[in-house]
Amino acid sequence: MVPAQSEQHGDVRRQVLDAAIAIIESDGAESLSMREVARRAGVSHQAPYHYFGDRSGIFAAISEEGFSGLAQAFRDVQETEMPAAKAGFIAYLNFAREHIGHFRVMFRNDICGVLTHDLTAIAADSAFDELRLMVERITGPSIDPTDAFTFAAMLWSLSHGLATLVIDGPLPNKIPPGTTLEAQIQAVIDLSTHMVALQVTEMGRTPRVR
Amino acid sequence: MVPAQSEQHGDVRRQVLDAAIAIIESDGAESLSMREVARRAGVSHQAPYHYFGDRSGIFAAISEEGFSGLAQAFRDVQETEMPAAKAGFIAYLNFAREHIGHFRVMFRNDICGVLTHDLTAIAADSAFDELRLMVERITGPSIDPTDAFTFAAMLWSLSHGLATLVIDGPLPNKIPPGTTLEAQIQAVIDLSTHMVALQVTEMGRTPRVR
DNA sequence: CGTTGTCCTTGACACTGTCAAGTTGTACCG
DNA sequence: CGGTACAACTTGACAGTGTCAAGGACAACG
Repeated sequence: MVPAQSEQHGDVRRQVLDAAIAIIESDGAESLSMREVARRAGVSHQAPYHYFGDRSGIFAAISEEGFSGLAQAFRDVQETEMPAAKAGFIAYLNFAREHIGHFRVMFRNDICGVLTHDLTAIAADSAFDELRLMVERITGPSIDPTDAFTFAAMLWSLSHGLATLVIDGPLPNKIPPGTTLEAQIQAVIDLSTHMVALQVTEMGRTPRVR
Repeated sequence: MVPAQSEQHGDVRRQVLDAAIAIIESDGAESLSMREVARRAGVSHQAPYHYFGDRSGIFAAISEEGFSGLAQAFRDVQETEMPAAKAGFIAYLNFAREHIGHFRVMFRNDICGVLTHDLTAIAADSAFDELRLMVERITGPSIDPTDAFTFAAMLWSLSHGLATLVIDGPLPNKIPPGTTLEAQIQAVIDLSTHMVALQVTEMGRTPRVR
């Protein structure tokens, strides 16, 4: 081991990664250039290749970090007073807004390849496992596994759609007069939480969905 | 007018656009190159610029076409036997899957700029108007406009999230054994439709949400 | 001392988006 | 009929890009 160097070592990798995330945050993944990243990190134009292999490698690393962070965010809201569904929606949206750079990349199979980068796939799996646990907290643990998956996919779609439309989509432009984006986001989350609650209540009455 | 030439005229623009859509469909928006588009359309590398100004212009044109198509898709399912919500979910998902090239671009403010390209913004508005009409069909026309917006945003998030996760996201990789992607998609749509129905029923009992 | 490995650098290449300027053909005006 | 204006391109050039190839510095290890 090289204790004195290892800080330096991690430093370059970190700086490259942070520079990349900053660029994606401000200009989108599209306009990320390896050379600009290197320039901002103060290294030669090939240094990033040493750590990430190629352009998709840097996206994969950001994606991996993103999924780990999302999994952690899910874990962090476990012990809230709120209904579990609501806490989940809020956690998802907050994560997306606070880590736009990560969020813009993590779900883009086309550029980062969950299929091709193993570490990214593992991180994605762990985030999904946390989501599954959240579903159990919402519906109770006795739910049929296939139904649980359906439920998780529904929650995921709802959260993900909202976050995507808010961050990069046209939703903010469509806010009607007399209300604000934040108020509307809250309203959508409340409505969604309420719908989930109605569904769970009904599932309690008639044990199996459909 | 130039009837004989006008076909030729539209031809180049169309071919350029179609080549671009094909590339986005197979390789993602990231790897669309103006020169490759030109090559496939059999014209010089500057011809696309004549029609679209710059790279973002071609994305904007695809986006515009996409939103028009989506609005039309909403209109087309108006007279179905299905519940309006279900018809909407299916229409959205089908549109996304059948027009992946368009779909990958339309919601990416970062690369096509709904904010900067007027025709795209108009097309996006018309699609959103159709969604609003759909909400009225689901909840009844007496709904408060702000609540209607909230409801529309919720439906949009759900549809959009599902479509995004299915097309470019990690959802297909997470399908549990013993079931298929298609079956799960159907299950998510059914669950969502059912939740919406529960919500509408409750809104009928107590006229105002919250 | 020589080898091996990590962590980088410099150099080169084909390719990219885009600006500038030129060419061709058709449309319309006098 | 001549001229001019304009659309629909083309050819050429330039800086910037991703990535391959080769090498250098420097610690670790035998």
